Amino acid sequence: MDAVKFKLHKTSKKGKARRGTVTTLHGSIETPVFMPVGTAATVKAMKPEDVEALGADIILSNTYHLYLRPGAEVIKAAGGLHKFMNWDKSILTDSGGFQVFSLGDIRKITEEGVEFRSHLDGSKHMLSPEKSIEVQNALGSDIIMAFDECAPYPADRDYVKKSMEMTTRWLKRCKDAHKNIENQSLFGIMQGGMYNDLRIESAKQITELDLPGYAVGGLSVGESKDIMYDVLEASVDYLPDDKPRYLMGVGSPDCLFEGVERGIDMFDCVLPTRIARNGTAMTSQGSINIKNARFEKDFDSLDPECDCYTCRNYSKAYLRHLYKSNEILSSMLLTTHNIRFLVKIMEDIRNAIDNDTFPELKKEFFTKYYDK
RNA sequence: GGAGGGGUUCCCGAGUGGCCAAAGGGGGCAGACUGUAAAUCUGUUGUCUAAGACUUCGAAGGUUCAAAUCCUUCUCCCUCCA
Repeated sequence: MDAVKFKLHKTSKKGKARRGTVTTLHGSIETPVFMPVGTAATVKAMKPEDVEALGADIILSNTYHLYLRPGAEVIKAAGGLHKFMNWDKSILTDSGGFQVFSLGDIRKITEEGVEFRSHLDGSKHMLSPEKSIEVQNALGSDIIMAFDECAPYPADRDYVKKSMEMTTRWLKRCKDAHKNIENQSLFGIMQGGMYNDLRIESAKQITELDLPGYAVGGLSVGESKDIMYDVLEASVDYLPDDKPRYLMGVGSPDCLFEGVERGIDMFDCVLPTRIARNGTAMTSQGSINIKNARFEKDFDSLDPECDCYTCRNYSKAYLRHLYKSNEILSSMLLTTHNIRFLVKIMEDIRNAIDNDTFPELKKEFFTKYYDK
């Protein structure tokens, strides 16, 4: 019996937008959902209770980072990741697969796995499907991700095909290595770069393993949005209806709408938290850079439509001051806003799907939203 | 009163004859960021009719083909001695 269950409530009459519920041992998650990222067992600049108050039911954490520091044995000794970081709701851990991509020059890929040089001290480490699952089992996250290779973009077809096939072989090893199925569920990851036929092939291969959920990986790695949408359009249908579909690493507001429209249920992204720390706020009109001189005496809130703590209490002029003064509160308030902004978008999207008004909501959103 | 050191572009500060509109910081302005090597990174920062030209290194003179750099005077600041 899988620890993580998915119930599909409805699919839009027009388009493929879906409403569902993912259930883990730490609660239920209404989908489509956006999952804030807390790589190092913390959503940067936020207290867990604040993240929860924003309406987040699940967050992401990272195997590679926690394996290096503090180490899986520390977290296991602490009683698991939930307890360690004081987050009682659901957690999804990425496998370290993305670091295969992002740590490009300090890692080596072989069939066995990936040899990393620690970004912390340069020491050598081997992450394999078995090792990644072993660490994730020790962490005790609700959803654990397969160890995959996230191929770079652009990459030639031959490379992507071999990489995708290896990811499938790795997935089988992950499944075999996964020892805690009664508490944690393993999601497989589709690869295949920007080649639609390879995507479809990948989807067919991974779904044969009958896993409790599937992700679309290897997107948003530098390709244009149009290409990403096209790949989703072509491949998502090959993932089973009755399992959650998770688009990894995507989280700009416009992409959330486009992803939902193409049948995606789950998203995660560092974007809202990272750009918050770098002085950018997401708003219904598009993102704004709080550093800009034009906000010096702008005493309005970031977004008049936002209900978050930051927007209820602080002006753009004050937030600009905090950022320019290098104050910690700047990161806290902007992160609060950006997470709430995305969580709220997903709430609106869910309501719209329930009411069969998703196309209208999307249209309304894009009449206001300005994407650079 | 005597001896010495110094005033550089918004700020600090390098530069001691041409390669100097002038290093490097800071600050300012702008941009990037999508399964977090990120509270990070990048660009830009004298003026203009922007190719090029013009003005600028405390002030004024001078030497030189050429001066932020050398000389003279003035001025302001700092340190030490009395």
